[in-house]
Amino acid sequence: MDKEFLGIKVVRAIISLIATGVYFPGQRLPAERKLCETLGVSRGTLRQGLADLGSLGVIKIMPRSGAYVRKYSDKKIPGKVLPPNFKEVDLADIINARKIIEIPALGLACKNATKNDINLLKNLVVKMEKAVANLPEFLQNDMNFHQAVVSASKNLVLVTAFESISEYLKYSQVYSSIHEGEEEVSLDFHKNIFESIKNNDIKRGQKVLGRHLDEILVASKL
Amino acid sequence: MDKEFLGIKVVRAIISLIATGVYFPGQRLPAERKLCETLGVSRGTLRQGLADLGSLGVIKIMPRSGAYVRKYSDKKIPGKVLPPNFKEVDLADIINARKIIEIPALGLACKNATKNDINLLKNLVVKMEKAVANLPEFLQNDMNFHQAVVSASKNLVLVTAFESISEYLKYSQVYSSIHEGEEEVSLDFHKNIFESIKNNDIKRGQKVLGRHLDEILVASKL
DNA sequence: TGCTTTGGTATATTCATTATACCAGATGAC
DNA sequence: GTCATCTGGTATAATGAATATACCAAAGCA
Repeated sequence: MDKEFLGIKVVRAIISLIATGVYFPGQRLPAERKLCETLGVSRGTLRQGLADLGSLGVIKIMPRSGAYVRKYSDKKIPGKVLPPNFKEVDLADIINARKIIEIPALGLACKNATKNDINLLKNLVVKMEKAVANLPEFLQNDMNFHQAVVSASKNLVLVTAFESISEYLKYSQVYSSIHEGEEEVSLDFHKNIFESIKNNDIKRGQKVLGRHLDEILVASKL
Repeated sequence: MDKEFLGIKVVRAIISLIATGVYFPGQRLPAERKLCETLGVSRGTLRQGLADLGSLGVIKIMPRSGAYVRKYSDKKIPGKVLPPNFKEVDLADIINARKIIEIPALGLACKNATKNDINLLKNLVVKMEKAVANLPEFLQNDMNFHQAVVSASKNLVLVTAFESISEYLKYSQVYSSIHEGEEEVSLDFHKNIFESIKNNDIKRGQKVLGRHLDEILVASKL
């Protein structure tokens, strides 16, 4: 029975925050005393996590100044800091799995989405539109949109499955680089998907979603 | 940041072992000194987990005799002992999600299965055949078979997704009751699915698998 | 009868985590 | 410039989960 240290959870939480664009490369993380309050751990534990992140090359700690998110390091993240059940995978596998899950989920979403779901999706599209010049924010909303589509399917098991693999997206740092400069195109896709759900046009939605995911795969090969 | 006690992990591990049929109702669990060695925790921690299981009504602890698996309790398992991200779901949602994931996975498995995978599947079918009169063992092999099919797809992301939802199966105690007396039929399904993968007959395999999962759903409604 | 195994219990130890406090350098308002 | 305040760096005592160990009493068995 493996006992997990809290420090590792801190490492994961911060990596996740960086990967989703909440904290971006070059930015300074909040002060330790703030961070440990936010994450709900003591300063000692937090500092242990930060030290690990430092030796992983994810952040650079500057004495009496702060911890700064590094521009990409291609150091591999060792297994123990990855979430349990996390393995090394191909981006193609990720996209493929997303297609397998998201396309049927979209079908269910067309049938089961409530007004609330539609509103949420609409808001997310608007947010993406506003954040079109702000990559980290754009990506986060992109992520949230796909999550919201799966949620709208009302199948909680599917939601669980999708959540478990969306971790892969967060951790695969490729993710943020493949969209650089493609925000407008991506925005259009999401608008289309939203309209399909709203108008209950399953076939169109699934077609667009499939193409959207294929685009990501193609873009990653450039 | 929620700190999880080891005791809870013990509770989950044992519930999981019971739900998968390794330990069945009425049976005595191994002696504490054996169990804590098996699970890799100290006896104190194990006893704490066992005490929790006792108050949950899952086992009954008899002084100087042992801990016995209870025949069904319909007490709800409280949220904190369920794995993180676990919610209450319909069996229909579980089956639906399985179809969404397993059927495409079977398609990939037909293409990508190695000789090893085929052998593993064959062995599992043989084991099921031998265990046709032993429900717990039969169910465990059933579970392993489906897991092996998804693994044979060679898409680790899909494997992760499937693992995350197979927890639902273990915990939904319905699972073991719906197969009672249906072992022969179920065995036939699995033989068919195995043959399809072996002969690279995607269409037949997917058809059979779909029907197999539908049967489970129908049976659960009786 | 006597040995072994069982769960029940107590205790000292280890160690992750918390809660404090204080330091020294950097920063910013005045 | 000065001073209050912020920063990360560090030390230390207290807390509590988990371990390791030992012993007890009842049950089972040869």
